[in-house]
Amino acid sequence: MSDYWVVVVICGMAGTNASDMDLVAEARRNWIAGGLGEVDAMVSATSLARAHQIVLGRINQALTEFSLTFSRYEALALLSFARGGSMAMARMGERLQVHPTSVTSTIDRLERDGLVTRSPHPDDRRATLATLTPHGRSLHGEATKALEAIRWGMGEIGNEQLNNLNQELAHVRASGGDNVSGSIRTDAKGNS
Amino acid sequence: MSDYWVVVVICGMAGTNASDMDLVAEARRNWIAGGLGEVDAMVSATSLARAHQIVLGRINQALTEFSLTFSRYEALALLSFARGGSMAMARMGERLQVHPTSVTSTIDRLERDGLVTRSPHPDDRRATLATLTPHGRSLHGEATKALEAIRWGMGEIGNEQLNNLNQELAHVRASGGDNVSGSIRTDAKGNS
DNA sequence: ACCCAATAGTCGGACATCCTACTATTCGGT
DNA sequence: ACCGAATAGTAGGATGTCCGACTATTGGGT
Repeated sequence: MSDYWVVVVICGMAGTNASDMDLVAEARRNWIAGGLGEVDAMVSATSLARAHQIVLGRINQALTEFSLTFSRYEALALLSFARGGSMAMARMGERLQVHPTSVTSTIDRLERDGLVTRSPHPDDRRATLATLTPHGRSLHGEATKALEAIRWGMGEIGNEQLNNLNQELAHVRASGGDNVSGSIRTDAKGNS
Repeated sequence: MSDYWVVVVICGMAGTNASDMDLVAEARRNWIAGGLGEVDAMVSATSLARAHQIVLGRINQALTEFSLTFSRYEALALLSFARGGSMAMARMGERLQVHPTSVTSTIDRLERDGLVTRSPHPDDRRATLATLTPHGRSLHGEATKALEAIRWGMGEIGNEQLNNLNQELAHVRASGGDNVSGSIRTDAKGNS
């Protein structure tokens, strides 16, 4: 496994601009040079963070046109799939996997922009229902088209390869306790 | 459109707690039901965000013991590999791929905690050098051990599988303009 | 030599996220 | 029927990230 990387070391980084080098491979190099362990895991975490940064950056870029962020878009999307376009805030937090205070903050901004309204829950006076406004629903539709147009920030990666990526990420999610029963490929070919 | 929901309910989501279902697969289901496109890309972006959240969450958890965050840890690691343990802030921003103001913010906190010191650059009076203190260097060493102990948040995933993941993530990074020449496997077996 | 563009760092503002603490409400067990 | 535990939402505070604007310095072209 490890000899795949030797070539790069020989190539030398001296005088190379940061924007011109493989920063993740550079991290791997430094790690090995420092005699540190768990290099593959370190590279995975680094790569994951960088890939996330790239994809989220492109998504948020595409959403600025609608004065939205990915967080707020996700909330709109969730509501758009809910019956009546409304859902209790606590349930939104569960689905979006964020802290209750993050839901408060997100709904605050969506409400400020007229995309969502708060109303008391009819059956539980502790709870608050967030409901999509007509404007919120139409904006979600337009934003969705924009995200499809940029393929959700996944660049020119083909669907076949995206499925491979999803499989690998499902293992990570599974290791974190997520239920991935609906995401793991069960055919014999499973590439990992 | 709306009658598609009947199917979903029948599929067995009714009464199911959010923490018990595959949220990414659920998103895929909703997307297909809504007749939307680029489903694979959407699932990839969603999975990537979730995996990132899980891994970063574990990493930051392991670092709380040292009063560090992953951002600050990354800055310490970068400095620990630099000659003399010091580097101009602008170069740190390039390597860490963050905005210059984020470097200012990170160094502010590291300096406040006595892990780093600021000093004027000897050759360029515009620039500021961030230099690791002895305490900063030793704390970085301890934090690194802690991160290795939790395998950088990658759970029990084997190295073979981590390499597969890295390959897939390298494609994403490449699509974002990153140089991944040091990360792409060049042997015939290339799994994607 | 001088002026203007590029570069380095910081400040203020906007967001997203988490945590702790607090109030209001609901629900289960005695 | 009542009391304590659990739940829903919010307020305040810390951190990280970005952007635009601003100051200081450097460097290239005329």
